Amino acid sequence: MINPNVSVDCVVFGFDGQNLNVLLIEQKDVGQLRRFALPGDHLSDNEDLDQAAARVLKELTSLSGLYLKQSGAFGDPNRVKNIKDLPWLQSNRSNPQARVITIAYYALVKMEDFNPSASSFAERVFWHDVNSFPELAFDHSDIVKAALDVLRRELAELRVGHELLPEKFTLTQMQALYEAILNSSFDKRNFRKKAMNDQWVIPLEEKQTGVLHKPARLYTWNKSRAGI
Amino acid sequence: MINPNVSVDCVVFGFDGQNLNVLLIEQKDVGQLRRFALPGDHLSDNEDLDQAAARVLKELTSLSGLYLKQSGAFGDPNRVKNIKDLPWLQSNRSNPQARVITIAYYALVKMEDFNPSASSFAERVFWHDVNSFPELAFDHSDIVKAALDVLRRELAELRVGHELLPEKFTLTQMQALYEAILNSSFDKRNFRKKAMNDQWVIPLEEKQTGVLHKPARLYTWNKSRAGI
DNA sequence: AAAGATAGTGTATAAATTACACCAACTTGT
DNA sequence: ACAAGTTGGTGTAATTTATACACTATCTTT
Repeated sequence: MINPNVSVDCVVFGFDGQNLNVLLIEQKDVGQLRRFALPGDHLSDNEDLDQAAARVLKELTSLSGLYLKQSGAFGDPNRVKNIKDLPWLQSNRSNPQARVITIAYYALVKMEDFNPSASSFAERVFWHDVNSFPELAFDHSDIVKAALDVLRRELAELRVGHELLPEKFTLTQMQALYEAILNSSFDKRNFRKKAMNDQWVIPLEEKQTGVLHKPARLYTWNKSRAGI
Repeated sequence: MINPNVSVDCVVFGFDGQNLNVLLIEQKDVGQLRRFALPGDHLSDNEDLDQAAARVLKELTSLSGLYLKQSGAFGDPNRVKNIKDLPWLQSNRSNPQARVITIAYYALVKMEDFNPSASSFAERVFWHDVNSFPELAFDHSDIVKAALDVLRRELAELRVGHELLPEKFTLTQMQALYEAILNSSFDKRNFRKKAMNDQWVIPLEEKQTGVLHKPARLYTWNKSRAGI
């Protein structure tokens, strides 16, 4: 069963080495209006908020395996009352008048690693530069701006990113991840020194296979460290 | 009308110049069980989340005029299913089985400026040391811990705390504030060195008056620092 | 003028961060 | 088997930042 009052929306940030983008959907045509929006939908019973965010994102964009983090709750009584959103609500909601409180989630990914494809009520899924995104349905523009704020603050504290690597990874992969997220570059020796010194990771007795060069040692996150 | 699925809960931190406390209510007796809880209640229609938090806090504790900030949403499907909370739910909710997603808020106040008094379903309101609070109803202990985390992170970035000191203050007062919130203690010389080096504060050509000892120099927050 | 109370200051040591360049180990192609 | 290509992996010196620690100064009250 679907909860009529609570939804989740996902702000997926993608970094392509140059610009920060946000993943948007174009809603399926209802009448003349096609609106852009964040991937989001109502909460189901017996489903945690985090689970709902992951499910909804997958249903609409086929993306999965992202590290989704809560970035805020939005509950303006009029947030789904814009006349421009009415046709879509009428076609897609059993009670188009229902008040909806949404819990926003965000994630950060390397764009090259993910290949979104539209389904459900999404006609199309696309990346758009986060500094100039178009008018969005509901209050989704506010949600993106708020998520961007949160993201920037969390990045400065290195609190995100762990879920973007496989269970076993090389320090080069890890460094690439940190460089992509923080949009800067680090000295290889110093980065490794710090990762080991601060015990962010645990070295394994295992090496990469199937690469065309010297195989790197594999590491795993040290789960006993705070924030992981 | 009351929304059966969404509530707000308020974590009010109080500073008395010495210790950090959290404001709790004791629920009105229903059968044998009296539980402690955060002030919180369901959202009403036509009411924003922020408004709801302010209203609910006022209804239960009579406090108003606080700066309440969102600290997270909690939506575990079983968060109101603890058997210990059933009697209270049965007496106070039209549908005690309903799933409830709660939006948590927190605020920081000077205890001397506010005088809570219980009403509605709160039997009693009281401050409790935040480092040793008792078992709370629902998942309220988690909510307090999460709010404390947020608070501490915000303090480290100088985004909160200014409201707890007068316009002009001594470095000793400032240090007491940091020690209370972070639950630790700092070396006086090192603390001052850092506050000045990092330009958190600006020294004034003014001194304390009316103290029984050497008057301290007064300082003020450096408003040009981020977050202030 | 003495006692009581808090303000205010400096220095030495340890820890963390930064800058920087070369050899090692694997694969593939000849 | 060996050369070429590719990424992995390592140490040290200089600088900056954090920590530990104890005494004198200035005010009030009696």
